[in-house]
Amino acid sequence: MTARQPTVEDVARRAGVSRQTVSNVLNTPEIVRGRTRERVEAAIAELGYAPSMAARRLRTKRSATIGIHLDPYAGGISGIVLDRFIHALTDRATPRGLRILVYAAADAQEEIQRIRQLREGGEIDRVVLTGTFEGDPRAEWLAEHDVPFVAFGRPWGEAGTGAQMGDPLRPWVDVDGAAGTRAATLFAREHGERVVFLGWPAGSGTGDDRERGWREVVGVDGLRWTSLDSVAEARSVAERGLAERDVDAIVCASDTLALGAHLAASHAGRPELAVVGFDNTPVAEALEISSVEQRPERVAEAVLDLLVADPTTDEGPWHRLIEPELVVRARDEG
Amino acid sequence: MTARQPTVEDVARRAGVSRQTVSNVLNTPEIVRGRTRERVEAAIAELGYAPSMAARRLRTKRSATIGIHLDPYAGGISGIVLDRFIHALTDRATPRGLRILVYAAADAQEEIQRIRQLREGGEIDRVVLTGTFEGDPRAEWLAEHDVPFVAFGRPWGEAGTGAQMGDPLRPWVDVDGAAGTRAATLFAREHGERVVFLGWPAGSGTGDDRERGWREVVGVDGLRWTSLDSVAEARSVAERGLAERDVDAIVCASDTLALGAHLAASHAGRPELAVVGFDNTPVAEALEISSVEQRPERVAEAVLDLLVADPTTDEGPWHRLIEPELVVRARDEG
DNA sequence: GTTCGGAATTTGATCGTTCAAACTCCGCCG
DNA sequence: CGGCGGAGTTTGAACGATCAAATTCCGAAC
Repeated sequence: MTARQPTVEDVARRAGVSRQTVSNVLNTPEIVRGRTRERVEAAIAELGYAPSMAARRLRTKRSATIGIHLDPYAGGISGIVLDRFIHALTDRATPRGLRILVYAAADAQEEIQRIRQLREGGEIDRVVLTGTFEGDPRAEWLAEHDVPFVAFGRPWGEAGTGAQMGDPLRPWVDVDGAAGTRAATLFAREHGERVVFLGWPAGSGTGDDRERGWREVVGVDGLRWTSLDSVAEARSVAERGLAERDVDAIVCASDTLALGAHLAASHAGRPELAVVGFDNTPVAEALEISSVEQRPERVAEAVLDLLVADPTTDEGPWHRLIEPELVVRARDEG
Repeated sequence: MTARQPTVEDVARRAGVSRQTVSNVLNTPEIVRGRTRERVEAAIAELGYAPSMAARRLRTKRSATIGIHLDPYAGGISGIVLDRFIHALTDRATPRGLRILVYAAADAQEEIQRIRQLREGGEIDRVVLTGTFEGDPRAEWLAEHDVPFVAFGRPWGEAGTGAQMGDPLRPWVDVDGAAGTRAATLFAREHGERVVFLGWPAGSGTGDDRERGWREVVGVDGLRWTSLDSVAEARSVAERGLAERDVDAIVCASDTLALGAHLAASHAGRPELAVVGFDNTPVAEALEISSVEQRPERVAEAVLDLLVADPTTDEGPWHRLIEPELVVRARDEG
């Protein structure tokens, strides 16, 4: 028969102080006299006391828990960056005393519903949004209901444009895609002038951003190919392109596209053709394709910084652009 | 100025009943008379009432929350299966009214510490273990402290051996690796008799299990190659092997190995050589390599089944082997 | 020696729910 | 007609912490 778990009352009795003093040692140690604090800490250690978060939540109406959505797996490698981000977020949240609760939801409406339940039930008190888009109803709802949140991804137009950039009610963290492709393109130019961009159809903020970085380096007459984010389509697009013109390197909007381009190049008898991907997924790693690394760990760190900041007292900026890093692989070295 | 969130008291007043009746409608609707229940449900809907999980937890000492560990990302594709599992678990847990809390920990000891805190704080009341190994201290600790848990992976010897198989205190769910490689080998034999197994060094339960399925089909004189789980090493092993002997197909213990084998085959001028991987990761998908799919969704479902079962009243079995599924890709068809 | 005031500590109330026991109906049986 | 019993409902207490206000302590100032 196991003994009941010790409470703050038990600790207090043992240390010869009152409940509240124990509570103070836990939450505001600086207001407790040194000798008293030591006695209480000793009692805590002896009893193996751990505070009841349930009781704390009920009283304080705070849970120190972050909610984040997890999609069902859809195949492909695009989800990996998000998973890495979540791993990093979990890793970084723990030392800050924050917990992470993941939830499922089929669409934005359902996600709002779920957030509402979790929030009103006191299970979470902050949210991290992913996969945001312009006019995202989730962000609107969260802002309207005063739920602190940070988005991974720019949901409200491009960097530098629009008044919402500095809006403390719409904080976000994103990776500077243009900087990534700029670095990739500069690197690719070492192999020759004709650096093609293999991107997605225009219209996706992320894709346009990545294209911009390349465009800034190659100028207006740079050659651009377009493909959906599929290996097969990217491959056939690249095969056609390579047959038509001489090309020195290909900078891609994703590793999926890069893989297609790489396969096309190999098939065209040019396995050494420089191809640079984006996201630095295991596919790029395995095939030794250079790729732009998003550094999800830094994103996670920045997200947490913004998430614990208080818009009413703290100063901005309320958005962060993380500088990605080009990872050059053996295939392209020397 | 926003109104205070409604409580069970508010709902009760509105419906003209008592606190407890509202509580009963929520938790044991069958004991409430039909007309009364309807009135209460109407009041709940009108007020938009959502129960406070914090208060419920405090009172019942249950949280309906599952804790699961998330490692930091280590590169490679091996983590993907685990991520898919977690996605599936989240997806399946929600409709069962269970929540999922993820936590970080550097090693087994730290994980035990974290579980203890989360558990005593009432944040989680069940755990899913991953990456278990024989004599895993985490499982020992959990069993000893009466924390319900289920392991993804067999931590206590092989299936069919040992008395612990039916132990309700050590429940697990795993994928039947042998069945997977058996199917893979049978498929590979359509391309010829000489089906090689490319596996990891002996000693890992998972690897040995997967080898067994192949061995059962090819017999004692089947040829086996060994490599650590790295593309580069697998490739060089396969290249050497292919140079030495004629081979009709290669069955691999992982997609990483399969990728290495595939590259070796292509390099040796045999891009059409049948290679079968394991885990059905995006890499296999992208390169159109056939692979054995673990079906993490089924694993998740089984884990949840065991996790909500009560060892003292329910009957076994307390372990489940999930039958994996061979995914044949275009490259190998026809 | 009394008064003042800040620091340290204690006390009573409270958060929102569920448990356990008590109570109210109401029909049925003897 | 009184007592019994079960279904349905209500009431008081408890879960374990923190908040807010009250109290004690103690040295300095007058």
